[in-house]
Amino acid sequence: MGKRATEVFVPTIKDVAKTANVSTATVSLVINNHERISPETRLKVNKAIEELNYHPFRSARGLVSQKTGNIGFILTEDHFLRSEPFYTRIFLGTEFAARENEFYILLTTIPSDFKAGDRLPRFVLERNVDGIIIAGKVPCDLITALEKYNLPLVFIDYYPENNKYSEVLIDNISGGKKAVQCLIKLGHKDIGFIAGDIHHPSIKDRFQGYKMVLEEAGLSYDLNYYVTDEDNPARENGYSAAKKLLKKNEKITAIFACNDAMAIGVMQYLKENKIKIPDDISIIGFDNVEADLSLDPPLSTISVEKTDMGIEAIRLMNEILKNKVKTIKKVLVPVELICRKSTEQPKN
Amino acid sequence: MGKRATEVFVPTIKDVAKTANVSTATVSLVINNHERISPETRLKVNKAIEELNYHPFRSARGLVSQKTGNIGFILTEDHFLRSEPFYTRIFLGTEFAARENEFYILLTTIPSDFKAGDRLPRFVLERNVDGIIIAGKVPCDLITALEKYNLPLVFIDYYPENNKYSEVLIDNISGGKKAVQCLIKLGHKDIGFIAGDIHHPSIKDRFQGYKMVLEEAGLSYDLNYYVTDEDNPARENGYSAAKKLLKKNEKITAIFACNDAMAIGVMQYLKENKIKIPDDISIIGFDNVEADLSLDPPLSTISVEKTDMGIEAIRLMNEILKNKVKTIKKVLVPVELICRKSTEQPKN
DNA sequence: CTGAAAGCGCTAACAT
DNA sequence: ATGTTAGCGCTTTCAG
Repeated sequence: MGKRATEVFVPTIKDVAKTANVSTATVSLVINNHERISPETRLKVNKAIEELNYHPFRSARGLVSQKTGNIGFILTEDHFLRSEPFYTRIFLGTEFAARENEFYILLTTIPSDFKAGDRLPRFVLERNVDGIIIAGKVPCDLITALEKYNLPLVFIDYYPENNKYSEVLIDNISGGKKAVQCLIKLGHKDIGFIAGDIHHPSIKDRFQGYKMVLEEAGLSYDLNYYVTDEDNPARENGYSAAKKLLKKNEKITAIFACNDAMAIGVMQYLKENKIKIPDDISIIGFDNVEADLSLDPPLSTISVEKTDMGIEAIRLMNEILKNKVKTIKKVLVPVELICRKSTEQPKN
Repeated sequence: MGKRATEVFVPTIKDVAKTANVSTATVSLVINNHERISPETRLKVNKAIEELNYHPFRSARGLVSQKTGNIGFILTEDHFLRSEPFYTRIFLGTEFAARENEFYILLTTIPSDFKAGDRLPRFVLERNVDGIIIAGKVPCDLITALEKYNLPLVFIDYYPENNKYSEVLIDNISGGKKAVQCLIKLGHKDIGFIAGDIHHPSIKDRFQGYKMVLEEAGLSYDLNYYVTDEDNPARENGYSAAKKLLKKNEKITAIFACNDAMAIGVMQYLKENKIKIPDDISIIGFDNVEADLSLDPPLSTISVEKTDMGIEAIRLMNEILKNKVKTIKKVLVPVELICRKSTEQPKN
């Protein structure tokens, strides 16, 4: 029977059964929308549920059905602590979509250098999630370790080599192309590219888009046009990459930075060296993170709907969980060119 | 017995008991660190646990102990969607501290205009949390509705009238004082104040700090020195508040905005009207949100450690949950003056 | 179409 | 100090 834990009456399935004059089994069937329940009983039971304001206990359900109603969300510590709200936004997207699908998201971080043998997130050990969403680049040791638990995995903005999982990815190639096309349209002929962590699939693809468009346009993009040896796509790396690039190539009139953080670093370098943006050099980034709005000049960039990525991931996870079919899907989230003030025609 | 759900062997307490040659009760006692267990058995059991890589199922534990190991985190939709990562940061703080305390955070939003009778977050209905953290201003109907479930509540950056709950608050009065003291020290005598939502306790306190310092310094702060009738502490309101303030008072050489968002709005207004910052008018904000770094000039402000607030909230919640003592505590998180380029001596 | 009953994995009296 | 046992609230065969 429901109990008066302290003050509040919390009805259980038994109370509903009694009120509706049926067995608990019947109530359960109604709750779970089973066929083979007569409309009348269904009505009767639902009325009782309503009346008592009954809601099944998660843990009781979980225990017997081996479904927790939770989805894990894994992020590396690095990404978690990043000041730009990139992954945070994605997380909020999952949160948002999860509510519609009656899930809860359990967020956790792992060490950025997770190694085989390291302790896995508690929610996998305790079997407290039905599936896991992994956002951003993670060590493959993590993935290997997770595989043992055969929980469905969905990746966002990253994917492991093997082609075994559903993924939500930015349309990076298309983004790279749009960025460079925009610069070419403005009349630029010497367009540089700057990247950190060039082995990251997303960055590689942006570079790919860059090369494709230049090739098509018959413009050069040899070694003197790009700097891709920075470790991280962070501001300070953007700064030093800009320095390297401009040291080796004076002709450059526009720079495509692989993300906004690096673009901001580039801007800083240019300002310090009295190079005017966009008069002397145009610059375009990628990601459209919030800070861009307060930059001077406002940064042109390629925009991605971060929350949409999270929503798509939940959608995929939901399909996997509901259909029990492990159909592997890749979702490409579209990108959009945002022209602000950092890109202009070349002045000389 | 543990099962081979699909491939993986998932040990249960029975498996551990068998391996260690004890009863499940004993295993349970060991897990829960009960006294009255001989060192030998403890060792034996722990060895078996290690060996089998056993972890108790959350839901099984939850069902019997009526503890879920989850803490709910409630935010209004408005706050959830705000572009500045203010509440997000607080959330990350709770997330961070929760891990240390073996909790999971379930984040959810409620309509900003939640009314009595509206559907409560699912985690309270399903009894899926042991306590709730509420961040930012929420409708009191929500609080009233939650009270029926008598779950421990902890408030962050807001509190209801009655003095019934533990709270984590910014030291707003001290922040307001520091901001104004800094301006006075620079030589300002005509210092304006701008606020939105002046009935919010935090804003009120910042205003309070402003008045206290001016009073002490023997400077005036009559009606011509402040604008507090804006609804929201947002950029556009900062803009229009600045307009109002400068219309009615031409002497002002410095403005204290109740938060950074409004300060940014003020800056925008000043720029558009060719009023130089800080030469003509100094400006200082409150919050130290990320965007400040890219502002021109960089905004002086009062900084609050957002993550610390989240951490403190979990600490309070943990105390309540572990000690079962409902000792009401208020934690004041300290603030720090950050002088950047938007504050300077008055030039005339 | 509905009910009886077993049991999910764990905890907590109560025995021993 | 440890074991026995009865449930926690729910789902799910299996009978009827």
